[in-house]
Amino acid sequence: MATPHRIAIARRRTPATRSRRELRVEQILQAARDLFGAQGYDATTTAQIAAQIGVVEGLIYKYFPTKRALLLQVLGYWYDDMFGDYTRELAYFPTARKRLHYLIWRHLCTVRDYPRLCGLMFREVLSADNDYRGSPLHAMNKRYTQLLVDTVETGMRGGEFRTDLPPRLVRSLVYGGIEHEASRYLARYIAPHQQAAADAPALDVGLLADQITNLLCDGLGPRPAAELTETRA
Amino acid sequence: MATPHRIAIARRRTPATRSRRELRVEQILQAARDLFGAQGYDATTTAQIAAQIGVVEGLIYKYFPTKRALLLQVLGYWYDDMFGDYTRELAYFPTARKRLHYLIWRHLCTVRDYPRLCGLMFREVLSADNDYRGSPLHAMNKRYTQLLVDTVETGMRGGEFRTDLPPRLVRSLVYGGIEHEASRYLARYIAPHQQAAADAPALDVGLLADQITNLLCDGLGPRPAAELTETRA
DNA sequence: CCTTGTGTTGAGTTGTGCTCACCAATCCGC
DNA sequence: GCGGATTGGTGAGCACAACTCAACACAAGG
Repeated sequence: MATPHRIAIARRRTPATRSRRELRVEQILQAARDLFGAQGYDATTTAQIAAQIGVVEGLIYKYFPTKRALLLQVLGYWYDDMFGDYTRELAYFPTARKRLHYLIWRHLCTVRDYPRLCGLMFREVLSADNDYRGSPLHAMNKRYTQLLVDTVETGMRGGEFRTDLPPRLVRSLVYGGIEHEASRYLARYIAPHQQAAADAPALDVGLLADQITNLLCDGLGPRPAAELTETRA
Repeated sequence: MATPHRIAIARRRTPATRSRRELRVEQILQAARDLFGAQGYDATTTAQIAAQIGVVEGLIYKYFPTKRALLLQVLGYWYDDMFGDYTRELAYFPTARKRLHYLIWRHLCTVRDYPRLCGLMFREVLSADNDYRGSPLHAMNKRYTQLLVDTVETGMRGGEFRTDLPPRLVRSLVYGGIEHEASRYLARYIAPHQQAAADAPALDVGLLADQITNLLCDGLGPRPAAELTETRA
Protein backbone atom coordinates (compact mmCIF):
# COMPACT_ATOMS: atom_id res chain seq x y z
CA MET A 1 0.00 0.00 0.00
CA ALA A 2 2.29 2.73 1.21
CA THR A 3 5.36 0.78 0.23
CA PRO A 4 5.78 -0.36 -3.32
CA HIS A 5 5.11 -4.03 -3.81
CA ARG A 6 8.24 -4.46 -5.87
CA ILE A 7 10.77 -5.44 -3.26
CA ALA A 8 12.35 -8.37 -5.01
CA ILE A 9 15.11 -6.50 -6.78
CA ALA A 10 16.83 -3.72 -4.89
CA ARG A 11 20.34 -2.61 -4.10
CA ARG A 12 21.77 -5.27 -1.85
CA ARG A 13 24.21 -4.15 0.77
CA THR A 14 24.55 -7.37 2.71
CA PRO A 15 23.67 -10.10 0.23
CA ALA A 16 23.10 -12.88 2.73
CA THR A 17 20.74 -10.92 4.96
CA ARG A 18 18.89 -9.46 2.04
CA SER A 19 18.32 -12.81 0.38
CA ARG A 20 17.19 -14.36 3.62
CA ARG A 21 14.52 -11.74 3.90
CA GLU A 22 13.53 -12.26 0.29
CA LEU A 23 13.30 -15.97 0.88
CA ARG A 24 10.97 -15.54 3.83
CA VAL A 25 8.77 -13.14 1.91
CA GLU A 26 8.63 -15.62 -0.94
CA GLN A 27 7.79 -18.44 1.45
CA ILE A 28 5.01 -16.48 3.10
CA LEU A 29 3.56 -15.37 -0.22
CA GLN A 30 3.62 -18.92 -1.52
CA ALA A 31 1.97 -20.38 1.58
CA ALA A 32 -0.62 -17.62 1.67
CA ARG A 33 -1.39 -18.09 -2.01
CA ASP A 34 -1.88 -21.83 -1.53
CA LEU A 35 -4.09 -21.46 1.52
CA PHE A 36 -6.12 -18.51 0.29
CA GLY A 37 -6.68 -20.36 -2.96
CA ALA A 38 -7.65 -23.58 -1.23
CA GLN A 39 -9.89 -22.28 1.54
CA GLY A 40 -10.62 -18.67 0.74
CA TYR A 41 -9.47 -15.57 2.55
CA ASP A 42 -11.70 -15.58 5.60
CA ALA A 43 -11.30 -19.28 6.31
CA THR A 44 -7.51 -19.01 6.29
CA THR A 45 -5.84 -17.90 9.52
CA THR A 46 -2.46 -16.29 9.80
CA ALA A 47 -1.53 -19.08 12.19
CA GLN A 48 -2.14 -21.58 9.40
CA ILE A 49 0.06 -19.65 7.02
CA ALA A 50 2.82 -19.52 9.59
CA ALA A 51 2.48 -23.21 10.42
CA GLN A 52 2.72 -24.09 6.74
CA ILE A 53 6.30 -22.79 6.65
CA GLY A 54 7.14 -23.84 10.19
CA VAL A 55 7.35 -20.47 11.91
CA VAL A 56 5.31 -18.77 14.57
CA GLU A 57 2.35 -16.58 13.77
CA GLY A 58 3.85 -13.29 14.88
CA LEU A 59 6.62 -13.54 12.36
CA ILE A 60 4.20 -12.93 9.51
CA TYR A 61 3.69 -9.42 10.82
CA LYS A 62 7.39 -8.68 10.61
CA TYR A 63 7.05 -8.93 6.83
CA PHE A 64 3.48 -7.84 6.17
CA PRO A 65 1.58 -5.21 8.13
CA THR A 66 -1.83 -6.91 7.97
CA LYS A 67 -3.38 -10.10 6.70
CA ARG A 68 -5.24 -8.10 4.11
CA ALA A 69 -2.03 -6.49 2.81
CA LEU A 70 -0.71 -10.00 2.40
CA LEU A 71 -3.74 -10.91 0.30
CA LEU A 72 -3.32 -7.87 -1.93
CA GLN A 73 0.36 -8.69 -2.36
CA VAL A 74 -0.44 -12.29 -3.25
CA LEU A 75 -2.92 -11.17 -5.85
CA GLY A 76 -0.59 -8.51 -7.20
CA TYR A 77 2.25 -10.98 -7.45
CA TRP A 78 0.11 -13.39 -9.39
CA TYR A 79 -1.39 -10.64 -11.52
CA ASP A 80 2.05 -9.53 -12.55
CA ASP A 81 2.97 -13.02 -13.67
CA MET A 82 -0.18 -13.49 -15.68
CA PHE A 83 -0.64 -10.29 -17.55
CA GLY A 84 2.80 -9.17 -18.51
CA ASP A 85 2.98 -9.76 -22.24
CA TYR A 86 -0.48 -8.91 -23.45
CA THR A 87 0.54 -5.76 -25.28
CA ARG A 88 3.17 -7.53 -27.32
CA GLU A 89 0.92 -10.41 -28.33
CA LEU A 90 -1.96 -8.14 -29.21
CA ALA A 91 0.06 -6.64 -32.08
CA TYR A 92 -0.07 -9.96 -33.91
CA PHE A 93 -3.78 -9.69 -34.64
CA PRO A 94 -4.75 -7.63 -37.69
CA THR A 95 -8.30 -6.62 -36.77
CA ALA A 96 -9.86 -5.13 -33.67
CA ARG A 97 -12.35 -7.96 -33.58
CA LYS A 98 -9.60 -10.55 -33.49
CA ARG A 99 -7.80 -8.62 -30.77
CA LEU A 100 -11.03 -8.44 -28.80
CA HIS A 101 -11.54 -12.15 -29.22
CA TYR A 102 -8.00 -12.80 -28.06
CA LEU A 103 -8.43 -10.70 -24.92
CA ILE A 104 -11.64 -12.49 -24.06
CA TRP A 105 -10.08 -15.87 -24.74
CA ARG A 106 -7.01 -15.14 -22.63
CA HIS A 107 -9.13 -13.91 -19.77
CA LEU A 108 -11.21 -17.08 -19.90
CA CYS A 109 -8.06 -19.17 -19.95
CA THR A 110 -6.88 -17.45 -16.79
CA VAL A 111 -10.17 -18.16 -15.08
CA ARG A 112 -9.96 -21.78 -16.15
CA ASP A 113 -6.36 -22.21 -14.99
CA TYR A 114 -6.53 -20.24 -11.75
CA PRO A 115 -10.12 -20.55 -10.61
CA ARG A 116 -9.52 -20.00 -6.92
CA LEU A 117 -7.27 -16.98 -7.26
CA CYS A 118 -9.67 -15.52 -9.79
CA GLY A 119 -12.46 -15.95 -7.29
CA LEU A 120 -10.50 -13.95 -4.74
CA MET A 121 -9.73 -11.31 -7.33
CA PHE A 122 -13.35 -10.99 -8.42
CA ARG A 123 -14.40 -10.45 -4.87
CA GLU A 124 -11.82 -7.72 -4.43
CA VAL A 125 -12.69 -5.89 -7.62
CA LEU A 126 -16.35 -5.89 -6.75
CA SER A 127 -16.16 -4.83 -3.14
CA ALA A 128 -15.67 -1.11 -2.84
CA ASP A 129 -15.93 -0.95 0.94
CA ASN A 130 -12.30 -1.70 1.61
CA ASP A 131 -8.87 -0.45 0.70
CA TYR A 132 -8.78 -1.99 -2.76
CA ARG A 133 -9.60 1.19 -4.63
CA GLY A 134 -6.42 3.16 -5.14
CA SER A 135 -4.18 0.22 -4.30
CA PRO A 136 -1.42 -1.00 -6.63
CA LEU A 137 -3.61 -4.00 -7.36
CA HIS A 138 -6.39 -1.72 -8.49
CA ALA A 139 -3.94 0.11 -10.75
CA MET A 140 -2.83 -3.20 -12.23
CA ASN A 141 -6.40 -4.20 -12.89
CA LYS A 142 -7.16 -0.89 -14.55
CA ARG A 143 -4.09 -1.17 -16.72
CA TYR A 144 -5.09 -4.68 -17.70
CA THR A 145 -8.67 -3.88 -18.62
CA GLN A 146 -7.53 -0.73 -20.39
CA LEU A 147 -6.11 -2.97 -23.10
CA LEU A 148 -9.63 -3.95 -24.06
CA VAL A 149 -10.81 -0.35 -24.00
CA ASP A 150 -7.89 0.63 -26.24
CA THR A 151 -8.71 -2.21 -28.58
CA VAL A 152 -12.31 -1.08 -28.90
CA GLU A 153 -11.26 2.52 -29.45
CA THR A 154 -8.85 1.48 -32.15
CA GLY A 155 -11.62 -0.44 -33.83
CA MET A 156 -13.82 2.63 -33.67
CA ARG A 157 -11.22 4.89 -35.20
CA GLY A 158 -10.57 2.36 -37.93
CA GLY A 159 -14.24 2.18 -38.83
CA GLU A 160 -14.53 -1.43 -37.73
CA PHE A 161 -16.80 -0.58 -34.78
CA ARG A 162 -19.57 1.93 -34.36
CA THR A 163 -18.62 5.04 -32.47
CA ASP A 164 -21.82 5.92 -30.63
CA LEU A 165 -21.21 3.70 -27.63
CA PRO A 166 -18.66 4.22 -24.85
CA PRO A 167 -15.82 1.66 -25.04
CA ARG A 168 -15.93 1.41 -21.27
CA LEU A 169 -19.30 -0.26 -21.60
CA VAL A 170 -17.79 -3.07 -23.63
CA ARG A 171 -15.19 -3.57 -20.94
CA SER A 172 -17.85 -3.79 -18.24
CA LEU A 173 -19.91 -6.30 -20.19
CA VAL A 174 -16.93 -8.46 -21.06
CA TYR A 175 -15.30 -8.69 -17.66
CA GLY A 176 -18.50 -8.59 -15.67
CA GLY A 177 -20.07 -11.14 -17.93
CA ILE A 178 -17.11 -13.46 -17.70
CA GLU A 179 -17.20 -13.22 -13.92
CA HIS A 180 -20.81 -14.30 -13.91
CA GLU A 181 -20.18 -17.13 -16.32
CA ALA A 182 -17.20 -18.20 -14.27
CA SER A 183 -19.07 -18.24 -10.97
CA ARG A 184 -20.94 -21.35 -12.06
CA TYR A 185 -17.65 -22.93 -13.04
CA LEU A 186 -15.94 -21.89 -9.83
CA ALA A 187 -18.47 -23.79 -7.72
CA ARG A 188 -16.80 -26.95 -8.95
CA TYR A 189 -13.56 -25.94 -7.29
CA ILE A 190 -14.78 -24.17 -4.21
CA ALA A 191 -17.02 -26.98 -2.98
CA PRO A 192 -15.38 -30.06 -4.44
CA HIS A 193 -17.14 -32.63 -2.28
CA GLN A 194 -20.72 -31.53 -2.80
CA GLN A 195 -23.06 -32.51 -5.56
CA ALA A 196 -22.84 -28.96 -6.83
CA ALA A 197 -19.41 -29.82 -8.10
CA ALA A 198 -20.69 -32.72 -10.09
CA ASP A 199 -23.27 -30.88 -12.16
CA ALA A 200 -21.20 -27.73 -12.45
CA PRO A 201 -20.21 -27.35 -16.07
CA ALA A 202 -16.66 -27.31 -17.32
CA LEU A 203 -15.46 -24.09 -18.83
CA ASP A 204 -15.37 -24.41 -22.61
CA VAL A 205 -12.98 -21.53 -23.18
CA GLY A 206 -12.94 -21.62 -26.96
CA LEU A 207 -16.70 -21.83 -27.33
CA LEU A 208 -17.38 -19.12 -24.78
CA ALA A 209 -14.85 -16.76 -26.30
CA ASP A 210 -16.41 -17.24 -29.72
CA GLN A 211 -19.90 -16.69 -28.39
CA ILE A 212 -19.09 -13.58 -26.39
CA THR A 213 -17.17 -12.01 -29.27
CA ASN A 214 -19.98 -12.91 -31.60
CA LEU A 215 -22.64 -11.44 -29.37
CA LEU A 216 -20.77 -8.22 -28.77
CA CYS A 217 -19.73 -7.63 -32.36
CA ASP A 218 -22.82 -8.81 -34.19
CA GLY A 219 -25.57 -8.42 -31.61
CA LEU A 220 -28.63 -10.46 -30.85
CA GLY A 221 -30.54 -9.38 -33.93
CA PRO A 222 -30.88 -12.09 -36.57
CA ARG A 223 -28.63 -11.76 -39.60
CA PRO A 224 -27.38 -14.07 -42.35
CA ALA A 225 -25.11 -16.84 -41.21
CA ALA A 226 -22.52 -15.91 -43.79
CA GLU A 227 -21.55 -12.81 -41.86
CA LEU A 228 -21.10 -14.82 -38.71
CA THR A 229 -18.67 -17.29 -40.20
CA GLU A 230 -16.25 -15.08 -42.06
CA THR A 231 -16.09 -12.18 -39.57
CA ARG A 232 -13.55 -10.26 -41.66
CA ALA A 233 -10.83 -12.84 -41.20
CA MET B 1 -32.80 -20.26 5.92
CA ALA B 2 -34.83 -23.25 6.99
CA THR B 3 -37.78 -21.10 7.95
CA PRO B 4 -39.49 -18.98 5.35
CA HIS B 5 -38.46 -15.35 5.47
CA ARG B 6 -42.04 -14.15 5.13
CA ILE B 7 -42.96 -13.76 8.76
CA ALA B 8 -44.53 -10.33 8.70
CA ILE B 9 -48.10 -11.42 8.09
CA ALA B 10 -49.19 -14.71 9.55
CA ARG B 11 -52.10 -16.18 11.43
CA ARG B 12 -51.81 -14.96 14.99
CA ARG B 13 -52.92 -17.37 17.66
CA THR B 14 -51.87 -15.51 20.78
CA PRO B 15 -51.73 -11.98 19.49
CA ALA B 16 -49.58 -10.47 22.21
CA THR B 17 -46.83 -13.07 22.24
CA ARG B 18 -46.78 -13.56 18.52
CA SER B 19 -46.68 -9.89 17.68
CA ARG B 20 -43.99 -9.18 20.25
CA ARG B 21 -41.70 -11.66 18.60
CA GLU B 22 -42.55 -10.35 15.17
CA LEU B 23 -41.85 -6.84 16.32
CA ARG B 24 -38.42 -7.76 17.60
CA VAL B 25 -37.55 -9.58 14.40
CA GLU B 26 -38.69 -6.58 12.42
CA GLN B 27 -36.66 -4.26 14.62
CA ILE B 28 -33.54 -6.35 14.27
CA LEU B 29 -33.92 -6.68 10.51
CA GLN B 30 -34.43 -2.95 10.15
CA ALA B 31 -31.43 -2.05 12.30
CA ALA B 32 -29.25 -4.61 10.55
CA ARG B 33 -30.33 -3.36 7.15
CA ASP B 34 -29.48 0.22 8.09
CA LEU B 35 -26.10 -0.61 9.56
CA PHE B 36 -25.07 -3.14 6.92
CA GLY B 37 -26.02 -0.63 4.28
CA ALA B 38 -24.20 2.24 5.93
CA GLN B 39 -20.98 0.52 6.98
CA GLY B 40 -20.88 -2.78 5.19
CA TYR B 41 -21.17 -6.26 6.63
CA ASP B 42 -17.76 -6.75 8.17
CA ALA B 43 -17.62 -3.31 9.75
CA THR B 44 -20.94 -3.80 11.50
CA THR B 45 -20.91 -5.64 14.83
CA THR B 46 -23.80 -7.47 16.36
CA ALA B 47 -23.34 -5.27 19.42
CA GLN B 48 -24.02 -2.22 17.25
CA ILE B 49 -27.18 -3.77 15.87
CA ALA B 50 -28.36 -4.58 19.39
CA ALA B 51 -27.50 -1.12 20.68
CA GLN B 52 -29.44 0.48 17.84
CA ILE B 53 -32.65 -0.97 19.21
CA GLY B 54 -31.64 -0.72 22.85
CA VAL B 55 -31.14 -4.37 23.72
CA VAL B 56 -28.14 -6.45 24.64
CA GLU B 57 -26.02 -8.27 22.09
CA GLY B 58 -26.96 -11.79 23.06
CA LEU B 59 -30.62 -11.22 22.31
CA ILE B 60 -29.88 -11.10 18.59
CA TYR B 61 -28.98 -14.76 18.74
CA LYS B 62 -32.36 -15.69 20.16
CA TYR B 63 -33.89 -14.63 16.84
CA PHE B 64 -31.12 -15.34 14.34
CA PRO B 65 -28.63 -18.18 14.56
CA THR B 66 -25.66 -16.30 13.13
CA LYS B 67 -24.75 -12.83 11.96
CA ARG B 68 -24.49 -14.16 8.44
CA ALA B 69 -27.99 -15.64 8.54
CA LEU B 70 -29.17 -12.20 9.56
CA LEU B 71 -27.50 -10.72 6.50
CA LEU B 72 -29.08 -13.26 4.17
CA GLN B 73 -32.47 -12.57 5.74
CA VAL B 74 -32.01 -8.83 5.35
CA LEU B 75 -31.15 -9.26 1.69
CA GLY B 76 -33.99 -11.69 1.10
CA TYR B 77 -36.46 -9.38 2.76
CA TRP B 78 -35.36 -6.49 0.56
CA TYR B 79 -35.20 -8.66 -2.54
CA ASP B 80 -38.79 -9.70 -2.05
CA ASP B 81 -39.93 -6.10 -1.83
CA MET B 82 -38.08 -5.07 -4.94
CA PHE B 83 -38.75 -7.76 -7.44
CA GLY B 84 -42.30 -8.82 -6.90
CA ASP B 85 -44.17 -7.42 -9.85
CA TYR B 86 -41.78 -7.86 -12.71
CA THR B 87 -43.70 -10.59 -14.43
CA ARG B 88 -46.90 -8.58 -14.54
CA GLU B 89 -45.23 -5.44 -15.87
CA LEU B 90 -43.27 -7.34 -18.49
CA ALA B 91 -46.46 -8.30 -20.29
CA TYR B 92 -47.06 -4.67 -21.21
CA PHE B 93 -44.16 -4.59 -23.68
CA PRO B 94 -44.87 -5.91 -27.15
CA THR B 95 -41.38 -6.88 -28.30
CA ALA B 96 -38.62 -8.92 -26.70
CA ARG B 97 -36.24 -6.05 -27.22
CA LYS B 98 -38.46 -3.68 -25.26
CA ARG B 99 -38.85 -6.23 -22.50
CA LEU B 100 -35.09 -6.66 -22.41
CA HIS B 101 -34.66 -2.92 -22.22
CA TYR B 102 -37.15 -2.72 -19.41
CA LEU B 103 -35.41 -5.42 -17.38
CA ILE B 104 -32.08 -3.68 -17.80
CA TRP B 105 -33.59 -0.33 -16.92
CA ARG B 106 -35.32 -1.64 -13.81
CA HIS B 107 -32.17 -3.34 -12.62
CA LEU B 108 -30.23 -0.11 -13.06
CA CYS B 109 -32.91 1.78 -11.16
CA THR B 110 -32.54 -0.62 -8.26
CA VAL B 111 -28.80 -0.11 -8.22
CA ARG B 112 -29.28 3.63 -8.27
CA ASP B 113 -31.87 3.62 -5.48
CA TYR B 114 -30.27 1.02 -3.19
CA PRO B 115 -26.56 1.30 -3.88
CA ARG B 116 -25.38 -0.05 -0.56
CA LEU B 117 -27.67 -3.05 -0.41
CA CYS B 118 -26.86 -3.83 -4.01
CA GLY B 119 -23.20 -3.76 -3.13
CA LEU B 120 -23.81 -6.35 -0.42
CA MET B 121 -25.86 -8.44 -2.81
CA PHE B 122 -23.23 -8.33 -5.54
CA ARG B 123 -20.64 -9.52 -3.12
CA GLU B 124 -22.83 -12.43 -2.09
CA VAL B 125 -23.68 -13.52 -5.61
CA LEU B 126 -20.04 -13.49 -6.62
CA SER B 127 -18.54 -15.30 -3.68
CA ALA B 128 -19.04 -19.01 -3.97
CA ASP B 129 -17.01 -19.97 -0.91
CA ASN B 130 -19.85 -19.56 1.55
CA ASP B 131 -23.37 -20.76 2.15
CA TYR B 132 -24.99 -18.53 -0.44
CA ARG B 133 -25.35 -21.19 -3.09
CA GLY B 134 -28.46 -23.18 -2.43
CA SER B 135 -29.89 -20.63 -0.02
CA PRO B 136 -33.34 -19.10 -0.46
CA LEU B 137 -31.61 -15.89 -1.48
CA HIS B 138 -29.84 -17.74 -4.25
CA ALA B 139 -33.14 -19.19 -5.39
CA MET B 140 -34.67 -15.71 -5.42
CA ASN B 141 -31.81 -14.39 -7.49
CA LYS B 142 -32.10 -17.23 -9.96
CA ARG B 143 -35.82 -16.68 -10.30
CA TYR B 144 -35.22 -12.99 -10.86
CA THR B 145 -32.57 -13.38 -13.54
CA GLN B 146 -34.56 -16.15 -15.17
CA LEU B 147 -36.99 -13.47 -16.33
CA LEU B 148 -34.32 -12.12 -18.63
CA VAL B 149 -33.45 -15.57 -19.91
CA ASP B 150 -37.11 -16.22 -20.63
CA THR B 151 -37.37 -12.91 -22.42
CA VAL B 152 -34.42 -13.73 -24.64
CA GLU B 153 -35.80 -17.20 -25.38
CA THR B 154 -39.15 -15.74 -26.32
CA GLY B 155 -37.38 -13.35 -28.66
CA MET B 156 -35.56 -16.27 -30.22
CA ARG B 157 -38.71 -18.30 -30.76
CA GLY B 158 -40.43 -15.27 -32.28
CA GLY B 159 -37.61 -14.70 -34.75
CA GLU B 160 -36.63 -11.41 -33.17
CA PHE B 161 -33.29 -12.73 -31.93
CA ARG B 162 -30.82 -15.11 -33.42
CA THR B 163 -30.90 -18.61 -32.03
CA ASP B 164 -27.26 -19.69 -32.19
CA LEU B 165 -26.26 -18.20 -28.84
CA PRO B 166 -27.20 -19.42 -25.36
CA PRO B 167 -29.65 -17.06 -23.61
CA ARG B 168 -27.74 -17.61 -20.40
CA LEU B 169 -24.85 -15.71 -21.94
CA VAL B 170 -26.99 -12.62 -22.35
CA ARG B 171 -27.96 -12.84 -18.71
CA SER B 172 -24.33 -13.06 -17.63
CA LEU B 173 -23.31 -10.09 -19.74
CA VAL B 174 -26.23 -7.95 -18.61
CA TYR B 175 -26.04 -8.54 -14.87
CA GLY B 176 -22.29 -8.88 -14.73
CA GLY B 177 -21.83 -5.82 -16.87
CA ILE B 178 -24.20 -3.77 -14.76
CA GLU B 179 -22.35 -4.81 -11.63
CA HIS B 180 -19.12 -3.56 -13.11
CA GLU B 181 -20.65 -0.32 -14.27
CA ALA B 182 -22.22 0.14 -10.88
CA SER B 183 -19.00 -0.40 -8.96
CA ARG B 184 -17.73 2.98 -10.14
CA TYR B 185 -20.99 4.52 -9.06
CA LEU B 186 -21.02 2.74 -5.72
CA ALA B 187 -17.70 4.30 -4.73
CA ARG B 188 -19.59 7.56 -4.33
CA TYR B 189 -21.69 6.06 -1.59
CA ILE B 190 -19.26 3.75 0.10
CA ALA B 191 -16.55 6.36 0.66
CA PRO B 192 -18.55 9.58 0.87
CA HIS B 193 -15.81 11.72 2.41
CA GLN B 194 -13.00 10.95 0.00
CA GLN B 195 -12.20 12.64 -3.26
CA ALA B 196 -13.18 9.43 -4.99
CA ALA B 197 -16.76 10.34 -4.26
CA ALA B 198 -16.44 13.68 -5.97
CA ASP B 199 -15.22 12.45 -9.34
CA ALA B 200 -17.35 9.31 -9.26
CA PRO B 201 -19.97 9.64 -11.93
CA ALA B 202 -23.67 9.68 -11.31
CA LEU B 203 -25.62 6.76 -12.70
CA ASP B 204 -27.48 7.86 -15.83
CA VAL B 205 -29.98 5.04 -15.79
CA GLY B 206 -31.82 5.92 -18.98
CA LEU B 207 -28.70 6.40 -21.04
CA LEU B 208 -27.03 3.26 -19.75
CA ALA B 209 -30.11 1.14 -20.34
CA ASP B 210 -30.33 2.41 -23.90
CA GLN B 211 -26.66 1.79 -24.54
CA ILE B 212 -26.60 -1.72 -23.11
CA THR B 213 -29.73 -2.74 -24.97
CA ASN B 214 -28.34 -1.21 -28.12
CA LEU B 215 -25.02 -2.97 -27.80
CA LEU B 216 -26.55 -6.35 -27.07
CA CYS B 217 -29.20 -6.22 -29.77
CA ASP B 218 -27.29 -4.51 -32.55
CA GLY B 219 -23.69 -5.28 -31.73
CA LEU B 220 -20.50 -3.30 -32.12
CA GLY B 221 -20.37 -3.60 -35.88
CA PRO B 222 -21.17 -0.38 -37.73
CA ARG B 223 -24.58 -0.15 -39.35
CA PRO B 224 -26.81 2.64 -40.64
CA ALA B 225 -28.11 4.99 -38.00
CA ALA B 226 -31.66 4.51 -39.17
CA GLU B 227 -31.79 1.03 -37.74
CA LEU B 228 -30.56 2.25 -34.39
CA THR B 229 -33.24 4.88 -33.96
CA GLU B 230 -36.38 3.01 -34.80
CA THR B 231 -35.53 -0.36 -33.23
CA ARG B 232 -38.86 -1.86 -34.19
CA ALA B 233 -40.87 0.42 -31.96
C1' DC C 1 -49.76 -17.04 44.93
C1' DC C 2 -47.44 -20.20 42.33
C1' DT C 3 -46.27 -22.17 37.85
C1' DT C 4 -45.04 -21.76 33.21
C1' DG C 5 -43.57 -19.33 29.00
C1' DT C 6 -40.98 -16.57 26.95
C1' DG C 7 -38.30 -12.24 26.58
C1' DT C 8 -34.02 -10.39 28.40
C1' DT C 9 -29.84 -9.98 30.67
C1' DG C 10 -24.83 -9.77 31.55
C1' DA C 11 -21.09 -12.35 32.30
C1' DG C 12 -18.63 -15.55 30.11
C1' DT C 13 -15.91 -18.52 26.15
C1' DT C 14 -13.57 -19.02 21.93
C1' DG C 15 -11.08 -17.82 18.23
C1' DT C 16 -8.36 -14.65 15.42
C1' DG C 17 -5.89 -10.62 13.96
C1' DC C 18 -2.24 -8.30 15.80
C1' DT C 19 1.52 -6.49 19.33
C1' DC C 20 5.52 -6.50 22.15
C1' DA C 21 9.18 -7.37 25.13
C1' DC C 22 12.68 -10.48 24.96
C1' DC C 23 15.94 -14.15 23.02
C1' DA C 24 19.08 -15.78 19.19
C1' DA C 25 21.96 -15.57 15.54
C1' DT C 26 24.41 -13.33 12.18
C1' DC C 27 27.30 -9.48 10.62
C1' DC C 28 30.99 -5.93 11.13
C1' DG C 29 34.63 -2.93 12.70
C1' DC C 30 38.32 -3.69 15.74
C1' DG D 1 38.42 -14.04 17.08
C1' DC D 2 35.40 -10.57 19.80
C1' DG D 3 31.96 -7.13 21.48
C1' DG D 4 28.42 -4.36 19.83
C1' DA D 5 24.82 -3.69 16.65
C1' DT D 6 21.44 -5.15 13.59
C1' DT D 7 18.15 -8.32 12.02
C1' DG D 8 15.46 -12.90 12.46
C1' DG D 9 12.51 -15.28 15.50
C1' DT D 10 9.74 -16.48 19.66
C1' DG D 11 5.78 -17.03 22.67
C1' DA D 12 2.98 -14.84 25.75
C1' DG D 13 -0.65 -11.92 25.68
C1' DC D 14 -4.00 -8.03 24.18
C1' DA D 15 -8.28 -6.40 21.72
C1' DC D 16 -12.18 -7.30 19.92
C1' DA D 17 -16.10 -9.64 17.93
C1' DA D 18 -19.04 -13.68 17.22
C1' DC D 19 -21.45 -16.58 19.93
C1' DT D 20 -23.22 -19.17 24.49
C1' DC D 21 -25.53 -19.90 28.82
C1' DA D 22 -27.30 -19.99 33.34
C1' DA D 23 -30.09 -17.05 35.72
C1' DC D 24 -33.62 -13.37 36.04
C1' DA D 25 -38.12 -10.62 34.88
C1' DC D 26 -42.59 -10.77 34.12
C1' DA D 27 -46.92 -11.38 32.06
C1' DA D 28 -50.77 -14.99 31.65
C1' DG D 29 -53.47 -18.69 33.62
C1' DG D 30 -54.80 -21.94 37.06
